[in-house]
Amino acid sequence: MRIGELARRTGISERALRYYEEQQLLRPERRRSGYREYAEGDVRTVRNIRTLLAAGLSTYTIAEVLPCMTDDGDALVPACPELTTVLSQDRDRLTTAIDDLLAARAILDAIIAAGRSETAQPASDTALAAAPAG
Amino acid sequence: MRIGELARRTGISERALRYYEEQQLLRPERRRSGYREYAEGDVRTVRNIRTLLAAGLSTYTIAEVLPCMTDDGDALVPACPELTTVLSQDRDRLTTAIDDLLAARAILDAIIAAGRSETAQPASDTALAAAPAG
DNA sequence: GTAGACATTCACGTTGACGTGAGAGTCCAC
DNA sequence: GTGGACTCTCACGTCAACGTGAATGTCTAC
Repeated sequence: MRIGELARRTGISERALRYYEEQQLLRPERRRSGYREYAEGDVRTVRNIRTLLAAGLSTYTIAEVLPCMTDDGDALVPACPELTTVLSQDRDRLTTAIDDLLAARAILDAIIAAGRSETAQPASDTALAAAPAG
Repeated sequence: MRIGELARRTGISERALRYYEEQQLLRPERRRSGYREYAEGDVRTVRNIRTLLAAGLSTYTIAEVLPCMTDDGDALVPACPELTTVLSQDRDRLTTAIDDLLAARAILDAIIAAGRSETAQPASDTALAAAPAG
């Protein structure tokens, strides 16, 4: 199929599909006219790409892990054992990012709480004292 | 003091300090030579800026709320009542971002778990079925 | 044979908080 | 008076996943 149909069937813009090819995530055939010719399986591949993007992986990492993924119809499963290492590293990155945001929210909460207690009574020591190093 | 000293005392790059001025977070005096002249209080102001940046606020928001913040020596306290609204909105943004990352990590966990169960026994239905809409 | 949908390749724009020179002027101790 | 540290203002680069034209070529139905 051509790019327009793949875009419609996946809900992904043509621009994004070309970008995925540029990032080596898709490798469609080419007609003599230069038009891209996608296989049926690319519909599922695009969905898997979206799943991995939603999982916070970069296109670079996805290009690395996609060839080692098995898609058994309704689930995405890593086929190569060393893949788990890469995925775990990304999981750690996510955890760090989550912790950073939680810390940020705690800072905001402290400031907001200090503001509320300020309107009730003069001064308090419940507010924020020190910011993180980062 | 000049920018170099403020940079050393705060641990913030000169470039960042100039950027803060550009974003209206700092308003140092100017010598005839054009050199910036910072006040003692700017050391604390810079720390407060870093605190708010660490709390996930944009420089635009910080410029908005900074004049309404009281720094009672070891805590940052909102002085204007309407400030709490702005801060709460940013808190909500943070919560959304956190939820997104948690969902992303859950996806990764499902994929990793599927890979582990794959090495143990043939097929399973514990893996990931559908990706989020986003 | 032609209108118009569909496709192609550039290539810059977006977002935010700075990094990183380039080229030039200023300050101060010796 | 001079050399080296310090500072100034541009102004482009960074990172990521695309959005958005612009100018042009291809396919297909009538």
